Amino acid sequence: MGRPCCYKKKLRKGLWCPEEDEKLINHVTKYGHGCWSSVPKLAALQRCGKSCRLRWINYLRPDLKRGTFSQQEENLIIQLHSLLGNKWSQIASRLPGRTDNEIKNLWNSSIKKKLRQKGIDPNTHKLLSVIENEEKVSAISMNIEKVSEGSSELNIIEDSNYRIKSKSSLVTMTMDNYPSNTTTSAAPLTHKFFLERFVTTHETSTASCNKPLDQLTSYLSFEKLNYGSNIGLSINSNTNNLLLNSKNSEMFTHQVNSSITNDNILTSPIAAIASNDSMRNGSSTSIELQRNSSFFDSNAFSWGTADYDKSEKEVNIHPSVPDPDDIKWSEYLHTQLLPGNAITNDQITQDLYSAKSSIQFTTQGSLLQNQQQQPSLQTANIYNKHYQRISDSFGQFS
DNA sequence: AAGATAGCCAACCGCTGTCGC
DNA sequence: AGCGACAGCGGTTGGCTATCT
Repeated sequence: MGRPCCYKKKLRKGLWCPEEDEKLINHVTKYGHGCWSSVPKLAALQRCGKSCRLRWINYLRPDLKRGTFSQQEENLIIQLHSLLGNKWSQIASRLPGRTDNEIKNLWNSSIKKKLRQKGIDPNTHKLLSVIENEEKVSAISMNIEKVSEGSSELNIIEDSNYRIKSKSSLVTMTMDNYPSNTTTSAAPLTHKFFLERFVTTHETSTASCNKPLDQLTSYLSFEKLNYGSNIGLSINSNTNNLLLNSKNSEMFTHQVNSSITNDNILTSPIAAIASNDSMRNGSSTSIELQRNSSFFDSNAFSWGTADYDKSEKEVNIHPSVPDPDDIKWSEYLHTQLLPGNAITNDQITQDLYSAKSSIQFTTQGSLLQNQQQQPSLQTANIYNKHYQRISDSFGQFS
């Protein structure tokens, strides 16, 4: 570890005085900084090179934009943080004239607080209520697992083709495409297991899924966050069934046939949600996934891994959204998010986190808006949401 | 008016990655 | 391959200021 460099030569620490600033500015503007470790000597400063570098980058650089952050900048920071996490330097690189330190300070001192006030967890960008739901679902899933372990109805047989069946035929899971590196010997017929299968199927990325349950809950919170709908997970305490709820009186409401029976194969809850765009009528949706339904028999469930094919893309919940694999993330950011490019800061002001938005989404991913909207903005908004969903699901982009 | 508290922000610290020798 | 120097990054700290009691 060693002592900090400033101790080596009785170097100054703390705030910079104007004379020091002037020396540093004069030196760097004349000669450039070159090797920072040599700057203090050349500029006659009693500071370490690291300190000089920091002072220059964060305060003295001529291209810095001083002053308070605009609302547009704050919104952009929130968007970028939801995609990149605490990658302050990467966020700063997309806000010309702003430093990572400045953005970090703003985030910790102001934005975090604002998000919490709006009921949004600043770390995950999920609604706090959704997080509570997740915890409930997780707790109940664990209980169900315990129950399942002791149930004769759910006596599991596993064959060499990863085909798992229950002896009672009440639950049948076809797992032919189950990833070979996935442990199946203890695959529980639980809600969690269902969620894993469900989410893996509906991710269009071929990336491996380490936290499928998180992905579903992330997706749901994403839906809730971005579309303003109240999609959430809950548990029917009478039946121990998992409920996917979508309830929104304002703009994004789905109604599906919720009468799931043993004879009624539901291909996918979200596909079902997405398939019915004619029902934006303010009613609520509740999809109940019954443990004894033949839900898992559907061919719509195949694993979104290496054998992922085009047919699965067709059940993409955002059919009109380009496949993220077709778009480079960095290109997207630069063409759509950078100020002065296709999407201006003003456009970005469409505040994801505001209580109301003028944009309405149909369940097929197209936009309905009260006012006319330019195609580029429509596309960008869809992209934003799509990428945010992916980012939420996979943690970060590589 | 004075002390306590909270918020903000510049700067520091420690770690990691890269590069050259 | 190993080492040291350096740059860069993110987390944390400390001091200043504003507000509250």
